[in-house]
Amino acid sequence: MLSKKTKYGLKALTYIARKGNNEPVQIGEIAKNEHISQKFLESILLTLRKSGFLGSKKGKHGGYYLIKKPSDILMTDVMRVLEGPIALVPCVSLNFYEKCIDCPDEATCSVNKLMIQVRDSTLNVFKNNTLEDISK
Amino acid sequence: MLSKKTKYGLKALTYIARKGNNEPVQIGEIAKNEHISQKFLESILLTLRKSGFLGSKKGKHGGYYLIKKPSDILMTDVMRVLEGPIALVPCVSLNFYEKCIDCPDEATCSVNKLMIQVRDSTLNVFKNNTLEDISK
DNA sequence: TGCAATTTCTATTAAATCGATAGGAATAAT
DNA sequence: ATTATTCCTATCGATTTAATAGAAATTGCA
Repeated sequence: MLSKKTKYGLKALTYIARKGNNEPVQIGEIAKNEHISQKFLESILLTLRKSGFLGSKKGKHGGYYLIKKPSDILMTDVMRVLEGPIALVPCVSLNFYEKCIDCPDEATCSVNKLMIQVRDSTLNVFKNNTLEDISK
Repeated sequence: MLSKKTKYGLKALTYIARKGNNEPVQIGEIAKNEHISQKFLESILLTLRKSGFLGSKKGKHGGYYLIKKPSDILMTDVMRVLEGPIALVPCVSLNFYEKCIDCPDEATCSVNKLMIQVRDSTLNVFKNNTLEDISK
């Protein structure tokens, strides 16, 4: 299941992208329009800023704005920051690989075999979608 | 992330399928060979029995056996029983659909748009894999 | 200069879920 | 009977998730 963090993060990015201009958008406005707890959204936007998707301006008339064009923001990158590894098991993760403790041999592991396919197909979707695509 | 329940369940099914014959396989044997907590595995096999994948024989020389041929056991069905909905959000689930509380319009929701694609690609993988395929 | 609006940061908490454990009842083979 | 196994219910500890609280820092503006 997708975490609310990811869901809200995607919605917030979409909201900002749809505004079109580069004016800072305030947390409160996004929270209200997307029905998200403002405090929770705060921490999510902070994460997105620290990972290079958003810029921020403090103080009055402050807020968040996109640093890159929506068409340059890949879902692979957004998902990895918000949700973590795309793979469902560490032993098939490209960016966060870890050997399973309980599994002596990946070559004969049926879970490994299935999850590699799931990873690749999911990755394919995320690679082929930018923020622009999902904001249309 | 895949739950251990699903991981262990798949490993157990694979273990039984690889034995080839229809002799009951004991929980203890599977747990030992696949490095799974026996008590936890008990509850998983019970679930798989109740949902029609396994049969069981009680008492001495008892155990679990496959009810259908491995080539007739689809991953879509196994995954739904062990892991639950395949969709990452309820609003794109085919079998467990629920409207999102916070989302007034699915047609304009970017999360919905992205997650439909993920669902379809994942579903495609599970549809094209039987227990026989992953046990090879 | 001071006030108001906003992001930033740290800490805490409530609830849910997950993985594992415990113990005994029922059943079957010998 | 005895032994080995599945079956069932209940519980627990740890972790994670989602949300909350409150105050510091920054900025715009009168």
